[in-house]
Amino acid sequence: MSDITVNLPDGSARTLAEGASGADLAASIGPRLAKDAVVLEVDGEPTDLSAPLRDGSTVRIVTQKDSDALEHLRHSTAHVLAQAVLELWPGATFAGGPPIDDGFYYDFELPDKSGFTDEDLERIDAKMREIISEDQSFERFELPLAEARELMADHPYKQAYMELAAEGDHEADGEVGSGASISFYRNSDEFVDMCRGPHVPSTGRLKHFKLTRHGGAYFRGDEKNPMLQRIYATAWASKADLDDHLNRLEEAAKRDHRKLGVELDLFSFPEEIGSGLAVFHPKGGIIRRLMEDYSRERHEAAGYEFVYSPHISKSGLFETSGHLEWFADAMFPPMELDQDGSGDDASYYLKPMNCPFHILIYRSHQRSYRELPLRMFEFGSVYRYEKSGVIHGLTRVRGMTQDDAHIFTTTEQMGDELTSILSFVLDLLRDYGLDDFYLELSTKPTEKAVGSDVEWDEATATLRSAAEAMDLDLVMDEGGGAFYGPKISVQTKDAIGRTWQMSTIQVDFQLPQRFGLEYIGPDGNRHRPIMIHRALFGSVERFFGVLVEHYAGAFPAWLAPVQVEILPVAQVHSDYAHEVAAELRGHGFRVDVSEADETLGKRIRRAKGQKLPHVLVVGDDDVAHGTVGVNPRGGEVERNVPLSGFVDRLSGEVAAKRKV
RNA sequence: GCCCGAGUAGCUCAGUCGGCAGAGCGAUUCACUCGUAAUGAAUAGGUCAGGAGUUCGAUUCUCCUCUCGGGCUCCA
Repeated sequence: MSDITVNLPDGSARTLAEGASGADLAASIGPRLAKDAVVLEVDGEPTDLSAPLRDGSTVRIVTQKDSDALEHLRHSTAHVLAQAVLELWPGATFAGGPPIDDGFYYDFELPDKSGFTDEDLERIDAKMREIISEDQSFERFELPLAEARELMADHPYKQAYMELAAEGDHEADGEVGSGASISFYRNSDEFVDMCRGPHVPSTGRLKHFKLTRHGGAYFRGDEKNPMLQRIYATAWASKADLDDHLNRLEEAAKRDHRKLGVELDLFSFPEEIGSGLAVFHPKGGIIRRLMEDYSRERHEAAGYEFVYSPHISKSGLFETSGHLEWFADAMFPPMELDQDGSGDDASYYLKPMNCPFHILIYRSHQRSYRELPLRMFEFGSVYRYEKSGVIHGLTRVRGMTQDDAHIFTTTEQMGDELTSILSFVLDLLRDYGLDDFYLELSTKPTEKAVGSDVEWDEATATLRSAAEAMDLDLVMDEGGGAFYGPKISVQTKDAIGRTWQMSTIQVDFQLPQRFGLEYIGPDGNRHRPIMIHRALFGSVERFFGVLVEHYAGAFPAWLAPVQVEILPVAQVHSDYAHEVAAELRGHGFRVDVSEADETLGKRIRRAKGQKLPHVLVVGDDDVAHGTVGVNPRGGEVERNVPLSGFVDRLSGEVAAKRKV
């Protein structure tokens, strides 16, 4: 028997007997490696450990420590999930089950088209652990299409994937493998799944998983397709990693702005008003006003002019803008005022966007190139009839206020203007405490779009070069643009690494055409301006919600609704407490006094629960010396601090706000 | 909009296999006057989300509506 030689990533080579597998290779290097090996990468292709090695190939052994091992662990655990469900529900069928960030899912259709319950997840979990304890091996085999169809005769969704693959649709690659034959993995007499692979050698490798959620999901994500039942799960290489992940989820749940909104008395969604319509309570109102005030200040400094527009408009405006043609699904139905037929056009709509109004301001008189770029800013409240199932706290509502601006420029100015807008946006977001960004470029939608490809290409190219100048990661979102133009969105990561879509910047050639906008150029001729739409917060509501979660409710001093709470030790110290309060208010601070009719410990506990920046305790010593006891959020208690010293400290914190 | 699940006091939740509605926290009042994360007592607080049906009787069973939660789709 002849030998084969394979190359290893460190440049060395290793000689093995012909027919040796990756597992043999790992074993020849060391027992520890053999134990930790998950899959192989042969000439860059993920491959099963059990596959025979080719002479001359370059082989990397992927172990549990490698980041790319996780997707294989998860994908393999998904198979075990499918096996468990098909065993527990005879007659059930299954569709796809890919690895995703932090886990995997699998889609099923149960015999009576019913859904899973929480109790079902426990049963499935138990069955999966049974399968894992049996340490079943994943055995790969391949079949020609006809035989593959026969094997999956009872599973129409698997057959659908085969059809897609046969048509050359790469979406199905992960399910069927790519190539002339279809690959399968068998891990018991009862269970075979169609799959590209590779998989871990056996189910015994898959201990650290947890089923997390279940819900409906359309087959291939298309609402025209049947709804399947999806189970989400997470899986990790070690128990410690799994626990870390579960702890992160718990931490995220504690930061949930809907929960904190109630606890900190910031906002609510009264049922009487309607779904997705928020009211801000006084404390939330302070934060919101400060956010808005600072934004106004910065916009004014950046050359924006402030405008105002009404919440409703006659239908003709939205016919001209194209909203009724392209956006009507997301608009509230019209108010019909002309019931007796005596008036003129009397259908009024709540506005879903501010742009048509700003355009009318532009068009109110003839414009000169000397006025451009003309930047109009408004905190404009808009209303969108979002589908009932998508409403979510403050991040997805039906009534919102956009920090909306429309900039009218010449073609020549557009590139510079886009660059300066992006810098402005990122700079301002940093002032609110967010500093981890990437950009997303959304291109022409395949169905709902106005304008020619040439215009779209030009606008997209301009946006792209502005984005590339920012020195941030740029990812593509094909077909994700608005109906009137492409957009850049700024994606922001919060304190615990979650991504939020915030600001959007859109180039628009369409609306200036539709409204016939013009300016007189230096040549004395009429020209068409280009319009840039941009919102920095996205919506004030969403940004508010994101900040609540980013700060976990512990707002920095400049935004905190109450910056200082003063606690007299006993009632005799109450007058002094109020003197201190008056002094601090005189410096512009937001201060409460909590009287001594409850124990000090209880008042401190309550103030801490409200996540205030500072709690001041004042007693005999302080009355005598004009000092305060300072108990800062997240810091050590300090006694006998002169009041003036505390004023300086807090002033510094507030002034430094913007770089918290 | 679609698939599942849930709505009991301001909040967090028990409970009723159909027979006068419960706790803790919070609120109010009283007592206590306290130096850094829960003092004690008393009182108030609910059309058990809303509507219809079944029943001698419905918070409980059935249906519809609304709202919320987890997903899908969509999105600032």
